[in-house]
Amino acid sequence: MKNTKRKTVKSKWVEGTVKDFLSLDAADMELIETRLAASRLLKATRQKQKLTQQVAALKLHTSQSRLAKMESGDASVSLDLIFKSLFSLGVSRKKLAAAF
Amino acid sequence: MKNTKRKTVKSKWVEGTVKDFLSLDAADMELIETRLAASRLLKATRQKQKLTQQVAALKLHTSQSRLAKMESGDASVSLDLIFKSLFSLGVSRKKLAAAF
DNA sequence: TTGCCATATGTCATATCTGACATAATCTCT
DNA sequence: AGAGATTATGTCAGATATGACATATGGCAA
Repeated sequence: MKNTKRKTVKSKWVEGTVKDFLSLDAADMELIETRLAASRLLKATRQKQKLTQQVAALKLHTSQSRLAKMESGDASVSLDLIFKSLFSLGVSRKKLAAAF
Repeated sequence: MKNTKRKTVKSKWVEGTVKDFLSLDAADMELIETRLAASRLLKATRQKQKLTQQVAALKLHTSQSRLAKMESGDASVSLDLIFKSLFSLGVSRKKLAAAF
């Protein structure tokens, strides 16, 4: 994601540009919140199953360190990975959707 | 995602292994279905707004070709990108969750 | 305190995703 | 039918995510 910043000079052009910019920003926020919601659900699910990150990581074919990053909503982990991990731990799409 | 295949020989060990394998497979399926659901919503949303892929791609700061791939649920696009695009087009998390 | 276990953080080589481009296929008119 | 618009597919260099590892920090019992 580049997010090239554009200078504002003229009225109409400005409005459109700023609006688009803000709109994108809002989208970023929503994405981040979504990631955090999924992260929290992942952590809660693992804890409910009494698994350590180490053990859960084995089930998920990943490492303890990455799972820690997943659960903390670290920006370096994709939604794909978090979602897949949730599904691997048995969370249904319905339940995941409810966590949004 | 590697998905190392393991041969099955002994009973107990087998059961666990196969189960894990199937479980992972199911997780993959769920992820794919989630991706497809989001893809369909993206396409529907764009069409409802009477935008061509070309124009929508501009708003999303991407290219027509990638948007086409997003809308077709192509495996080469991440959930992150599809979700972010949905949010950028104004879809709420609630509405997105409902599409699951 | 110490020791032990769980979780968090930093880094790196490799794998995967990204936007852009070209071009092909499909649709919508006349 | 053909032309123009829209959408789909293939490819690639650069960007980002991945698993693994080392190491740091946090808890908690003795």
